[in-house]
Amino acid sequence: MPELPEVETLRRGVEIHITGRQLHKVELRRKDLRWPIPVTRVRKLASRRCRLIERRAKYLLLHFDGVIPEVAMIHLGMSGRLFIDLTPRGETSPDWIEHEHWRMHFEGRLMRFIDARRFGMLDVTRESKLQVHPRLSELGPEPLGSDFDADYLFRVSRRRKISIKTLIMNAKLVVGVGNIYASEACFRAGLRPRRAAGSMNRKHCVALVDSIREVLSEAIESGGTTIRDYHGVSQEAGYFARKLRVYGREGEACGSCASRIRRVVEAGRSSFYCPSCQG
DNA sequence: CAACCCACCTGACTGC
DNA sequence: TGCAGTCAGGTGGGTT
Repeated sequence: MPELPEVETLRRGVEIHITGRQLHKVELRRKDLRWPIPVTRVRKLASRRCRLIERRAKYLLLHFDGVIPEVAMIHLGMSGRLFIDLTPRGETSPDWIEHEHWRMHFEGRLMRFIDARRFGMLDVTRESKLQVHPRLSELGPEPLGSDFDADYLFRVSRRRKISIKTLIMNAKLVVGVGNIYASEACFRAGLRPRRAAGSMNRKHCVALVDSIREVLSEAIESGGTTIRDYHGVSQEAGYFARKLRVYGREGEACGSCASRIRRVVEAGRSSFYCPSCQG
């Protein structure tokens, strides 16, 4: 599923199509994904106008106008997709496809959510209570924001025995870094993914923060990474996959030194690294 | 508190 | 061809 660059790419696509448009109708085919969907609250968004689309971590936040403004929170889990169709006047809606769970009909646009594994989420909350929503309130800083810097990473990694990769994938410490970009950031920083987080010095933290910011920014520029499920709102693929240096490249030659890239499994997730570039 | 494991769910792919 | 096993971009909850 999408990590931060994929969700940010989606946000930009959704923003172009949906901002300023009125929501006419919501259709729900089931009342739960990972969590229950607040069916009544979602339906009551109808007739409101979408004013703003934000991203926080891997959540898309659609802000709706009203006397009491509300926010639709969307998470794609591992396999979620969000598509937007143009719906010219008089044209009928397309048939529902397999695993399509809900639709939002905006003026001239149809937003469709498809998620085979159903690890995704759809919730609605008052805008004034967004900050205290249980899924958002515990999240760490945005990796591309100014709160995330080497001093911060150094501080939160002290005396931590978990691996560097596990540390940077912990959303309480920093959000948006998933399994692909965690390996890529470790490679760029020259750090082995399984090295103990607490063993990093300040210089390592500078390198790692820079690497995380760099790889996420470059991936956003490329429209994200398409390996299997991920596509943009117009179903276009992201093309960062070809720029991955280690992820999914077990046995291939490292682009920097030609050593064979290795894969290790930690907590059921694969990590990839170059044994000679990453000390 | 930190670290670790597992579950949630379906589909794609591999090897026998 | 069939079937079992493995893996997949997330993340919350339970246990040690």
